[in-house]
Amino acid sequence: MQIGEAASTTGVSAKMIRHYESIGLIPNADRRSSNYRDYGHHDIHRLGFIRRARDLGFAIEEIRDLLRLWADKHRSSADVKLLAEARIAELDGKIALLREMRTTLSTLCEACEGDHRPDCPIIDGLAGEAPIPK
Amino acid sequence: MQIGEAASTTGVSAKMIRHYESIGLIPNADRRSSNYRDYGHHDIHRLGFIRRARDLGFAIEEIRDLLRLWADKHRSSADVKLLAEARIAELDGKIALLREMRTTLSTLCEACEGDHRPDCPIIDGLAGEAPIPK
DNA sequence: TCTGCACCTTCCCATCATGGTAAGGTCAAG
DNA sequence: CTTGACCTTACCATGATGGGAAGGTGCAGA
Repeated sequence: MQIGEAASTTGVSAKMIRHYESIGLIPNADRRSSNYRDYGHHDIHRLGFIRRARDLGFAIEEIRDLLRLWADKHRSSADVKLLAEARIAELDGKIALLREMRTTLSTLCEACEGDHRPDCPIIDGLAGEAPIPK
Repeated sequence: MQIGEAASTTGVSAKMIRHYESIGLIPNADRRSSNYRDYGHHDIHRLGFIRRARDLGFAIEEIRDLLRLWADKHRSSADVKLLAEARIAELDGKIALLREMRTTLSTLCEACEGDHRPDCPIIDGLAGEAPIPK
């Protein structure tokens, strides 16, 4: 299977497949006589794993760890769970930050008339002329 | 006021102040005879505005728009509100995405024993051997 | 056989906001 | 006159991804 088909099969772009190879996240692909990369079931499976991990927001280096655990028959599920829980904590932090921004912004928005006049609590808040609600 | 003091006063790093100048987000700073940048009240105010907008997650180009509106005595508050509402919509999208990741991950985590054994629904889910719950 | 098209290859550059570092200039206090 | 804290510019790095150029490969149809 050529890289294009591997890409459309797994949802990982050809560009990224080459990149993952270059950083050693996946082993160097087999080459045909044409020098085209050639992918088999095993590679496709691995790329699918990577895509699902990316979809859950794992960083490349975390995925490297996950791949190692996947391959390790003697792994402890506790080790996997630790990685997942760390990821959850990270997500919680980001969500909290974004929610705080959202709350502040919507408070400012609600106070703004949104008409043709220049008076605007949003601008005032940004300008530091009015306290920005926490 | 030198750039270091402007930085600590406004919470914008000296590095970023220079950067903002280089991309035209703020005008070229006055220079002393030493060639050191010199900042006054007006500049500090502007930098504070920028920092607050950044804290709310506005991108640089959006901040450029906000600064223009701030300076425009004939602005319509509706224009400001539009920008803020667009930002809120963007935040909502990101929050929804992160929440979905979090839900999936915590479902997988709950199913995982987290002990010394290798069996792990998290790994299985990533490997595509078990359906990842939506 | 030639041609065209779709695919592949490598290499370099761009994003976005931010930080790091190096090599060197300025200035005030000791 | 030295020391140390500040400043200057210039270049490189991050993380994950995409864009594009310049050129090779392979197949199908005229």
